[in-house]
Amino acid sequence: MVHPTTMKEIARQLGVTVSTVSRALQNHPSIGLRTRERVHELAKRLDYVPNPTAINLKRRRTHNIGVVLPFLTEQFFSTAISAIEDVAISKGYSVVVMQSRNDYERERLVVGNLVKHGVDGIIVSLASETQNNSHFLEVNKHGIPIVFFDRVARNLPNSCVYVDVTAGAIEAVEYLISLGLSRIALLNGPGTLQATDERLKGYVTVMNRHGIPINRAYVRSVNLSKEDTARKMSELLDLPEPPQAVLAFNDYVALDAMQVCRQRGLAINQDIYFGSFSNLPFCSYLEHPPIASIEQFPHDMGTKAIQLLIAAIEDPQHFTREEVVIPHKLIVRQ
Amino acid sequence: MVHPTTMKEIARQLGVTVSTVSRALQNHPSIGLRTRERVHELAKRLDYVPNPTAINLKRRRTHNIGVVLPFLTEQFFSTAISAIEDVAISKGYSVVVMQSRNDYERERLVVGNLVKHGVDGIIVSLASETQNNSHFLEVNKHGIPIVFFDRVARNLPNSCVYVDVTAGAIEAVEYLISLGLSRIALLNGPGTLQATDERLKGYVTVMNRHGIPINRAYVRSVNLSKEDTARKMSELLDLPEPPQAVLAFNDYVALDAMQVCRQRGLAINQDIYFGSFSNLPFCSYLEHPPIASIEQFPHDMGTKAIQLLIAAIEDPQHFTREEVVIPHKLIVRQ
DNA sequence: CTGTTAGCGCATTCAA
DNA sequence: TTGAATGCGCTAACAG
Repeated sequence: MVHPTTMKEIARQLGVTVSTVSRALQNHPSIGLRTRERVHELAKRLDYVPNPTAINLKRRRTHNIGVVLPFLTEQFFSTAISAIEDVAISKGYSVVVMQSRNDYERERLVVGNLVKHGVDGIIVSLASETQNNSHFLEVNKHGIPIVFFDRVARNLPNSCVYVDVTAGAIEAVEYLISLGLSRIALLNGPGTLQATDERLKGYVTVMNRHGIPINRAYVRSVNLSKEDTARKMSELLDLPEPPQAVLAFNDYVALDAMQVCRQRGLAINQDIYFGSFSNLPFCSYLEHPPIASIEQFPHDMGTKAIQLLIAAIEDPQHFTREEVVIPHKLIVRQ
Repeated sequence: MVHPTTMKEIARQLGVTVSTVSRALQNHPSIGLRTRERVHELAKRLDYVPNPTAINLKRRRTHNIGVVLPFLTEQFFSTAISAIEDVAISKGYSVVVMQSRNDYERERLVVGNLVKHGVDGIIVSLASETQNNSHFLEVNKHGIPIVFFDRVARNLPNSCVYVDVTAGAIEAVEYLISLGLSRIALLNGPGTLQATDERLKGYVTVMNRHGIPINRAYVRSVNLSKEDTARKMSELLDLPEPPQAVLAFNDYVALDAMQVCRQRGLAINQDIYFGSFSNLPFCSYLEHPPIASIEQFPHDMGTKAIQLLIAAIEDPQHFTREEVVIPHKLIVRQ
């Protein structure tokens, strides 16, 4: 089928106008029953499918929404997208995904692609290397709504959805301390992420609260790669007084760090304890998982993000910026 | 910006025609240097972005490709999508994702959405419950190319990309036997999937080859849910002569089954061994992973699938059906 | 109840 | 070198 059936073709074969066909197809009340039936019948026989592009052109809407996030392969993000896709479908939208790979330049590129591509709105979880928001300002200038989730840019005039990471960090560290541990390290994320600051803040809060002096050698940043995590964890273990526990930026960092510990003969949840963020499902398959993890409910975050976005798309006049804080939860294992 | 800048607006402000603007923007040689510069300058000043919908309407192409697969949250699939997205971007396409959740009706629905939405082509990994291909025939009728990957429908006239699962099963079972194990069970997938038959065929081949009689109680199907897997694994363990090893449909099935074993006090890779398919990255974090897993290279499958699809989109005349078999690899752990 | 007309934003053929 | 005219496929206001 080189040329798909169009309304014009149906109109020709039926000897009526295109507008008649158009109205018949939409079951417009002003069309004669007889005509309507003939049109529908022929349309079915010719496998007529309305050309979405033409409709979009008229409606000035594509019903496409773009999602930009670091990695599709991280279950945290794929869970969020899964939720987003679910809501999107139920509301008649499609989801276009693009990964930034935590690379600032690539994030710029794909965000640009999305506007060139004509999405009605964009959901973003920032690349860890992004330190400049000009590409989002650009999108705003075009009147395309954005909603940030998890890795948000709170200084932009767009809505965002996130969890209170500081509170989460506080709970996690409190829990580690309640186990009688005091030499607690922080394997934090890159300084470009707000979430990194927030974890640090929670960590410091609890340490101060308990009068535990902060050992600066215990606080390290990783770029979220396996290699960097392994290096930083090794450095921690090489300290004259290695930590008894580590609060990791997320489960991936925790897992990579735990692997280093095991290679050095340390028993997890015995010689050394881990706290982390995300509570990824596959941790439930581990015999020695991080003992505490902050569940961040990516499914809820994704759901809320797309609800906000669709609201912004469908009623741009009345929509105002929102900051939604999704409740987190400390999960204790074993 | 309620009304984005259009060529018409630029033309008006410059006192030229839309056609001039159009040509100037494309750097058409027949446009005076002076005019071209003025157009470009004003376009930039007004933040002109060409309306992709209008261009699509003219070009009769959307540069959107749809991907339908069971679950975005399974790393096997997210890895494939990740590869697909990568190639897509580099070729100027965008990826629209939809998950079938292994549900036949939902698969029908989203495939229909994709054609209504106007994608140029579709990549599919079948839902496990799909037993009828009429929705794909429908797509074919509209001249939209499809490429299947991993969970393929080889009886359809579309290209497909997969690994030789039978060969993989043969290698895995051979390996288990080489460990001195002979009571080997098969925790297979749903009967609707070709991949299920293929695993069975490999299993039977090796058992016959070694003269090991096939215990029909050892061969079970699961619907890929955690609960069903747990139930079937329990049944295996309840047999008067429980298996010494299990070949699982994939790593998820293996993990769920292994959990049941552990709960019963069995030591993995000691009291009972597991072979599986996928070799998911997070298995490397397990202290007792499946001892053998068939790596299926989802990244390669995705890459090949989209290459075939783009070829079919861009040269529909010369394109012919292809079946691509991606090499697999037996990964032995520990 | 149906046809006519116009237009969405852009590319392109044909004139000038 | 530029403009005028046409059409991609569809919707909708207006007219009859």
